[in-house]
Amino acid sequence: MASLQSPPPFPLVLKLESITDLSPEERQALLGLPLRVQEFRADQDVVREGDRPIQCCLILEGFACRYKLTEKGKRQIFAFHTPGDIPDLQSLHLKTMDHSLGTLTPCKIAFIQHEHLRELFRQHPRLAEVFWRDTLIDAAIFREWMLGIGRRSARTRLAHLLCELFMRLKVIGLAGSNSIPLPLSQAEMGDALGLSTVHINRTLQELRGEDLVAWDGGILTILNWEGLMQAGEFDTTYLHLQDCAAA
Amino acid sequence: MASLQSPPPFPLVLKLESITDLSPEERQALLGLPLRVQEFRADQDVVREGDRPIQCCLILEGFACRYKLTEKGKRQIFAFHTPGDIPDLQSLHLKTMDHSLGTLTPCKIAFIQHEHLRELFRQHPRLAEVFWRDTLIDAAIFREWMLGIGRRSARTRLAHLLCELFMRLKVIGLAGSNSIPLPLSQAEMGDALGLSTVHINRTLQELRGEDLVAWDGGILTILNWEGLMQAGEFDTTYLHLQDCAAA
DNA sequence: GTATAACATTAACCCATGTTTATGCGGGCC
DNA sequence: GGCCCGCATAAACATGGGTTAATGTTATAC
Repeated sequence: MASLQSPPPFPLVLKLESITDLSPEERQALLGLPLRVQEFRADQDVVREGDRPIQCCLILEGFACRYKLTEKGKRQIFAFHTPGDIPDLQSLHLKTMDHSLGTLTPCKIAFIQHEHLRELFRQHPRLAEVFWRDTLIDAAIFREWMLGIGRRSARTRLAHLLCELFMRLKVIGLAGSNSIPLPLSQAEMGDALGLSTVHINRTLQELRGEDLVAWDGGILTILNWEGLMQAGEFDTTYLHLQDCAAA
Repeated sequence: MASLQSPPPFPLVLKLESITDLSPEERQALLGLPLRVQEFRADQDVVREGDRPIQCCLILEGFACRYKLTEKGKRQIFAFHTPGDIPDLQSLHLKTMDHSLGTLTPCKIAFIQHEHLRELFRQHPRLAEVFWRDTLIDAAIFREWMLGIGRRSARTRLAHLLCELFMRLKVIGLAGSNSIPLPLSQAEMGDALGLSTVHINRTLQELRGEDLVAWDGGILTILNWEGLMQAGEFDTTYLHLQDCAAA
């Protein structure tokens, strides 16, 4: 059944191996998880604030985001998610969703019953730690975004976001040597960075004007990685790539 | 030994019971954790960005915060922590600290070796879930702050913070019926909300002028809870009090 | 080949919040 | 009792980024 496993390098395994090592048995157990796959169009909610899910979402293809709306209808995006991510893993331990998960592009999403994950963790306690670790890295990314939104200029924030997306996509094999797919509108980048669409436009032009990046047809090309990192005050520590605490 | 356990209601137990139920055995196991207690003055770093801790910090008394500095020296506070919190629990699974933990007031802090926590989790796997859950609630609070900093006005943000602190302190027994200790300077509130000291002052006066709160001698008094919640667009869902997912 | 929709781009104007600098005020300390 | 020191308060001024609204651009649809 094609739907039980997407293209050969199963994205979940790829993703987890970017933050830890997996034993062959653990890898097998992950590949054996029962999945129900579903396709979504762009801009659809997959899980909504207030829901009480009994399953988690694994992204197989496409870009998604977690977000929440203000009473006045303003949106803040908390995180971008890519293949291999389980954006609502927290629903395993927090009954009620306090935010929503929506697609940004068309997506292929696999649903995994909570009970199957619980069983997986009983069989492989170390995998529970790996997933815990993954949610902790999520939180580290939230903090870094908070620092940006609260204390950095629009220019620095945007450069930082582009650096982060490049690193994260590279690690899961979705980046070229110096380019990545960036299928986001300027409005969506604004909602992630706490800026208006117009100001994203101004700022993006600034970065392009300095030949740090090019952006065309949904492809972002890094023209000057050193310069971009500097503009974004970017330091990868917070992504905790392979930086496991010894058990 | 007085240092093995602080005033009768051990704050860690109190805190965990605010977000889940504990069995008598679990409670016993927590009380039996070997602690090394240390006193800190105000404004001291307890753990610093870049450290690779082999122990976690449990706050017994006082207020602390997690924060990080910009290259330009601006500070963003990510979270306030109170007795019963283990602010750097993540160090159990993330080797390198990506931010710092510092005291805001004089604090009594207990250190717990990572290995003791790992042993505790082996004996009581459900406690591992409870602590995981706690770090997930932390992340939920980060998201709510992000929404505020990115998309809400200064007035709404400040009101929201005061609501949050009231709820959190109430739940661990540190609140009066309508007042809490608020031993923070306006500069510290600004660093938490992404605002300048001066603007915190203006905004706080606004809230006081509307008779929503009073603030004197480090004590915050809520004069109009309904009004304050409304001003802060405050909804407790994100604190996930006792909102466990069934196992 | 024209209509439509979704975005990107521009420009003009405005305001919430930042910055700077002084002043006030209460508490600890010699 | 006088001197700091750390904070709160205040006023004047500066600005980054928001808002609004018009105009381009591109792609798909009929």
